[in-house]
Amino acid sequence: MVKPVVVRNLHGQVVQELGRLIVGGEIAPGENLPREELLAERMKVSRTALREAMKVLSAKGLIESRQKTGTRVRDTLHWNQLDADVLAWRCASMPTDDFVEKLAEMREIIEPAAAAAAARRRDPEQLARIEAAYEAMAAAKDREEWSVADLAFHEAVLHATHNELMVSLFSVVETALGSYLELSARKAIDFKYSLPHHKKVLDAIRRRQPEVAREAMQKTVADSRSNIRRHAKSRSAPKA
Amino acid sequence: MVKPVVVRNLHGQVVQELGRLIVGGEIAPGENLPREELLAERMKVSRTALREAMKVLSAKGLIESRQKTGTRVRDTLHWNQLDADVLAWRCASMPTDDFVEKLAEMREIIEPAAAAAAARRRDPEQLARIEAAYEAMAAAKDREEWSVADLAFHEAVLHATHNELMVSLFSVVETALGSYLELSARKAIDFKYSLPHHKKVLDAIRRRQPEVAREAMQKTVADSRSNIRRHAKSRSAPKA
DNA sequence: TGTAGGATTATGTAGTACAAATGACATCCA
DNA sequence: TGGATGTCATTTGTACTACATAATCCTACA
Repeated sequence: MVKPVVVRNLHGQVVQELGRLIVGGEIAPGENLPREELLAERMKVSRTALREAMKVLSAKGLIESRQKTGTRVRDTLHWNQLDADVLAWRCASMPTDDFVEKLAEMREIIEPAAAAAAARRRDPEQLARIEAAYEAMAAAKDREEWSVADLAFHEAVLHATHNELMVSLFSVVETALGSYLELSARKAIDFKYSLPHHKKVLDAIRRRQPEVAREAMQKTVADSRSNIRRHAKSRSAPKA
Repeated sequence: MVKPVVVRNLHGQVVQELGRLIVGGEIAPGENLPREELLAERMKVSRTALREAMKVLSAKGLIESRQKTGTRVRDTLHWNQLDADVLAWRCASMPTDDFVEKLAEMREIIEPAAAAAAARRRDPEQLARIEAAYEAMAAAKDREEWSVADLAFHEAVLHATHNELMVSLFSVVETALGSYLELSARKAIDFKYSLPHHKKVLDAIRRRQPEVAREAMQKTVADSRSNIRRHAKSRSAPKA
C-alpha cells in the first residue's frame, strides 16, 4: 500500500541517499559536501551520476554548488519544503510528532476552504465524482477499502474547486500524512464513524451552500486530527 | 526589483528554456522530446549539460524518461505545481488572469488562518519582528518602500505560526503574485490605505486574539484581492 | 603595506565509449 | 493460424577522460 519509492536509476538512488542525509540533519546547513570526485568514489558511482543527483537536490533547494567553493547544504529556509521527496525525507527522519501536527494543521486550513469553494464552483461531473467516492465509503467492508475511498472523496472535493494549486498542495500534504496513518492501525471498530460528517459535506456541496460545506468539512478534519493526535500520543514514548 | 532569474550555469539556461516550453504548452503532455543527442545538438550544448537539465525537470515532475521509449512530457497532474520555477513559468506563459485569481485565492485561505495561528503561538521575538515591519510600513515614503515592508509584515506573521510549511507555501505564492503586481503600478495615491487593516492584525496578534486576527487579516487580503481583480480587468483586453 | 596577478583547486562542459532496457519485428513450433 | 520466443535496433543510463572556467588564496612586486 505504501509506495516503496522505487527508483530504477542509479542517480535516483544517490538522490535518495543524500537527500535523507541532508534532511535528516546528518549534514548540517552551511556544511560543505566532499569534493565531487571524492564523494563519487566513496559512493561507488561515477562523477556523472553523482552530478545528476546533485542537480536534482539543488533543484529542490537543498544544496548549492559553486566553482572552487564546492557544494554546500543550504539553509532550511531555502529548502523546497513542499516538494514530495523533501517532505517524505522529513517524515522519515523526524520522529517527533511535532511535524505531524504541522501537516494536520495545513490540512485543517485547506480542506474547509476547499469545501466552500467546491460548493460554489462544482460542476455536475465533479459532483458525481464526489458522490461516487461517498458511495464507496458507505459500501466499504474494511478499513483498507475505506481509506482508499476516503482519500478519493477528499481529492474529488479538491478537484471541484477548479484550483489545481490546491489539489497539488493537498496531495502533497495528504501523502505525507498518509504515510504516518498507515504506520499503525486505527481501531478497526467503527472505522466508518465519520461517514455522517462526509454526508453533510456532500449535501452542502450538492446544494451549493459554501458556508455549510465549510463548517461540515471543518468538523470532519478536526475529528481526524484529534484522532491523529491521540494516535501520536500513544505511539511515542512520553519524553517529559 | 523583479529578480531576473539570473542563471550562471549552462544547464540552468537549458532548464529555463525547456521549462518555459513545456509549461507554456508548446510541448504538450504525452508528447515526446527529441532524442537527447539531437536535442543537445539543436540547443548547441553537450549531451551532458542537456541531461543535467533534464534531471532537474524530471525532479519537478515535468518530464519522465525511460530507455528506448525516450523522454516524454508528463501529465499536468504530476507537475510540481508548487515549485517556484514551475509557478514562475506559468505566470510567464498564462496571460489569462484566471491564474492570478487562483493564486489570490490560495493567499486568502492561508493568511487569515496563519494570522490566527500566529496570535496563538507567537513569541516575543517574532512579535517584535511583526511590529518592526509595521513601523516600516507606516514610515514608508513611496510605493516601493511600502511593498517591501508589506511583504516583510506578512512574512513575519507567517513565521510566527511556527509552521515552516506555511511559510514556504506563502513565499511561493507571494513571489508569483508579486511578479504580477509589479507589472503595472497601482495608483500611487493612498498606497497606505490598508495600513489600518494591518494595525488591527498586529494588535490582535499582540493581544493573542486568534479570531480577531483572522478576521482582520481576512479583510486585508480580501481588499488586496479586489485590487488585483480591478487591476486585471483594466489590464486585459475584454475577450467576451 | 597594499595591491596586482598568478597558482591552485573546485565545479562546469564536452565528447566518447559502452551498458542496459525495451519496443518492434521476425521466427519458430504447435 | 496463432501464440510463444528470441533477436535486433534504438534510446536512455553510466563511466571515464580531458579541458574550461571561476574564485580563492597567496606570492611577489611596487
